[in-house]
Amino acid sequence: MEYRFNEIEKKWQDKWKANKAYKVSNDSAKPKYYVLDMFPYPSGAGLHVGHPLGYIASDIYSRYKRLKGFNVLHPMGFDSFGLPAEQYAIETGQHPAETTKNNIATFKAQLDKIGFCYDWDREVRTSDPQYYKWTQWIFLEIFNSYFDKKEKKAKPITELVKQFETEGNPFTTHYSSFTSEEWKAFDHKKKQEILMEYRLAFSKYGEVNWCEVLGTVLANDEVVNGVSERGGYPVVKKKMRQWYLRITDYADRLLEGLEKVDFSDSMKEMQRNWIGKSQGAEIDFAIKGTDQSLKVYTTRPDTIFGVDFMVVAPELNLVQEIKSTEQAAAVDEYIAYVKSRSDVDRMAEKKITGCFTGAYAINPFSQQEIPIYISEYVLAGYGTGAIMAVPCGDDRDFKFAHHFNIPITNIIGAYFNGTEANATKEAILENSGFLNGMKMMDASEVVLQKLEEQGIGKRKVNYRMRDAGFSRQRYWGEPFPIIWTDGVAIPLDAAELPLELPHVDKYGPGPEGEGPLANISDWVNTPAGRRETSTMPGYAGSSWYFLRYMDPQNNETFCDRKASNYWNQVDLYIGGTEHAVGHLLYSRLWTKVLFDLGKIGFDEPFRRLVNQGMITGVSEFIYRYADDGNSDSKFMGTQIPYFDIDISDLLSESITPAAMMAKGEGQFYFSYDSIPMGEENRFDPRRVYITYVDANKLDVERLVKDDSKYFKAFFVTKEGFYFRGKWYTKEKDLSGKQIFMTSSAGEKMSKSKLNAINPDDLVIKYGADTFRMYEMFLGPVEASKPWDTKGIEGVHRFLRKLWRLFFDDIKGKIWTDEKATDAELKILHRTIKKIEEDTERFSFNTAVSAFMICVNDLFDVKCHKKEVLEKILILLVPYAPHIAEELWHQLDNAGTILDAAYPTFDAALLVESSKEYPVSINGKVRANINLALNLEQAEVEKMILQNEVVQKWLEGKDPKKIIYVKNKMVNVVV
RNA sequence: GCCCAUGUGGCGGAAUUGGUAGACGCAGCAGACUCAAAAUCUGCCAUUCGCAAGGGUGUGAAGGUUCGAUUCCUUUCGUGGGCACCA
Repeated sequence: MEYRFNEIEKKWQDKWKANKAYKVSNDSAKPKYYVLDMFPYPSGAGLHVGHPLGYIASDIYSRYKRLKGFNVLHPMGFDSFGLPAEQYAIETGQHPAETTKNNIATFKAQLDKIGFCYDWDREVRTSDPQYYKWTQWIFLEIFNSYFDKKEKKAKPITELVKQFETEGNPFTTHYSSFTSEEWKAFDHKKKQEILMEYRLAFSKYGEVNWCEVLGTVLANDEVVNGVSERGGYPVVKKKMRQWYLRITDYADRLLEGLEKVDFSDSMKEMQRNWIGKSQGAEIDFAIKGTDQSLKVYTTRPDTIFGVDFMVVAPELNLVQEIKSTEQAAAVDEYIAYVKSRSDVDRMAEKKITGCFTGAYAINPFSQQEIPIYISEYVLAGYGTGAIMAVPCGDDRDFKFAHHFNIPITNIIGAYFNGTEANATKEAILENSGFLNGMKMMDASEVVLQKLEEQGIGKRKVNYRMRDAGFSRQRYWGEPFPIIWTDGVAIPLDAAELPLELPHVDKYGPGPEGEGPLANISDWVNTPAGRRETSTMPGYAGSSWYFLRYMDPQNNETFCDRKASNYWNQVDLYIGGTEHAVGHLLYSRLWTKVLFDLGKIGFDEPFRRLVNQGMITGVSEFIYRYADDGNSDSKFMGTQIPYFDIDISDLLSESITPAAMMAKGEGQFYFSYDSIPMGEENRFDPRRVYITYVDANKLDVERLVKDDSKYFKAFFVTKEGFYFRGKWYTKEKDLSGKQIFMTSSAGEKMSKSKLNAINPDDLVIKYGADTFRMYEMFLGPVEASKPWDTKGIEGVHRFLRKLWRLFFDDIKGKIWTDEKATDAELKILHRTIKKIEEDTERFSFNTAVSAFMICVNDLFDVKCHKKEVLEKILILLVPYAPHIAEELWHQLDNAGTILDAAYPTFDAALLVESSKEYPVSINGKVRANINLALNLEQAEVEKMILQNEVVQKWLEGKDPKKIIYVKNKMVNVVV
């Protein structure tokens, strides 16, 4: 009986589906365990082998936990709102709802073939109105909340209104203070304007990242190096009314929360960097000749005597007030220059620019006059938008001082060499008035106290993180449940949700940068006012999806409190690092808000996060001869470029290279090994679909047959060339077939790079079980590694070998009911121990290897006993569920193996009485000696010294010392 | 520039707490079975000296701690990722 994996896998997948084997109940006596994958965006490209890596890991762990007696929630869904579907709609006219539906169907079919244990009844799709109803609902909850700075938590905005009515404004942080009487006297619009300053989801005019090509604004983390993350289009700053989430209020809680979760250090570090907390001081410098002052932010108050100039962001209004008449023209000119520069320009060339304002600040301690400059290197949006420049300690300040010939005060003595700034905190201060002789680290505190005493400065914590932009001028996203009336945002009533996306025929932008929804006038204009035409960004739906899985069909609430109390936090979350500062931060924020408002009982969504590494692909390149056809035309005759063949008598005149190139038709592709040295830059590397390449050998015939764009191409090898179905050699022989070489390079796997490997093909060829195990066998889940399809044979051989423990091709059934020997039990229990340990610590690659060792060992002892084999099968369920279930039934077992009792490891079976000790002389292993494990030092020494090899190395001398580590080794020091 | 990872055979990787470096697999080589192929099985497989026995070297590099270092420390180089005029 053969291992017919295709039949077996189909059979069990159907049975499991029919029996609802993966149905998960919210009501169970078992302990719960929640395993979550980052749900995919269903792109049109389908899955490649890189995607399922994390899904397989989580599936293994889920199935393992289930065997161990847990009620395991392991759901899957789709993050189905987003830009690509809309871009595709613009290009093809297909409605995003349609393409999304089709793409999801493809994804589900691909996933199901790999045999995941998802409860599809819990599937969520963020673009489903029954889902985004609750996204909108949560948005309204956030909109109707404010952050109480004293209690550091979100509260309903109604409580703030109550406070305003009774006490007036208790804070001055967001808005100027007022009394309760004043509040009551404000009209509705004024009140709403004030409340908008406090809402956790709020709207304001702000500078946003505007991407003209995409026709939308982008969040900070969606902009990379001044261009859009998706598509790489230029991004400029633009003032627009936008929605934001007040994530900055949660900066501290988001930082503190990191202490409570099990994320990798690098992941935590990325989030900390993004939040960018810094401790420092705000200091007021009087401005000479005015009653104004200049407020700067610094993290180094200890350097205050080293301040040689001030720099203010050009955008600040203060600049206009303080500029001197002589400098006014220069200042305005500079500001105009700064405005003309985009972010991309700024990043591309970081040159030192700036302009003196003509104004001076006064150092409060030394009374020295300090010139005030403006420069684009100071950002308006961070701190106070102004800095005190200390050129001896800050690199940028030093370069600026150097460029403008500003004299530098050295306060750090020998630490400053005059040619480079030194940001040390160790130096003993000089030229620093009352700080002289003090260590910099200690001086900060002294300065801070003095500043506070004199009322000219205070301690201040700053964050690099900005409030998160929450609106997009797009169609394919959640509509905001907001109607604008007389400039006031009126939320829809919860009963009116979901506010469904209206159908549109065109996806072009609306007037004045608005989204496509602005074009549908009968949707936009309602009796109550004008609807908000932006939609929510991609991260809205994904910020809370893990809650919906707990209670996916509930029409009464986003997630029943009983369900969220039962399932609680996600115990294990698996996904890529690319969401470090986007999705993960936003879902942590939403969870905290929902917790503060009492909607759920925990304030961190993910207890443990594992980042799967990226599987890189291997791209194959062929080289196109890139002649511009102009001056250097020595190759334009009847010869192939760089090649000594006159082909005029091989091919007819009408298809000579010259004729073809003149018509812009013929292309020359060169085999990698035939590219002339030193001429590489005349060749244009082109990716070629990897299925045409085997070990750098290109199957030219198939490529040309399949892809018409190569039909008129010449493929030049060292010996000759291929053209229109025939090989030609230098000797004008038409028979010889030649080798066309590609070159290869590893890079990210993707369909567009033509290096994607489709899991479907592998599942058909080797089966899902082989595929799952091989993905794990590649290496540690968290490491990035290259894909190499060849290795899959090894894993497949292992499964076939396992099968042959049960069945022989000729004899058929060979498993028996005989009692297992001690040696066999030893193999079994060693494996139980190893698999359990490895699975627990996510070391799936070594677990696969342990299975191989086990099967090899069982083969060596010819063990075909059910007693041993059925236990192995249970261990194998998480990794290769189909073959495990099939063989389980072949062993005449009843019921499904998915819920079998996990074997327990019996340590007694592995106890040894003696061990082969490696004996080393001076740390180098020279011999192996079998010793009883219960020996003491003295006995061991005696036995070691009798050993021939040891005696030889001792050369008659006495050993200095003998180190004996029980159960490890013996080391003789000579 | 700053921060975080990481570096082991031809390749993917193993060595969990400082204790026999290279498990397991791929590729390769030699052989068995076969008319042949596939499948399967056996052996070899870091490097170097040696017929062999046996020895030298070896975990990016250089030092250090230790009886003993892939593992800990210092310096340095390479690769990958994150942040980046954030004062």
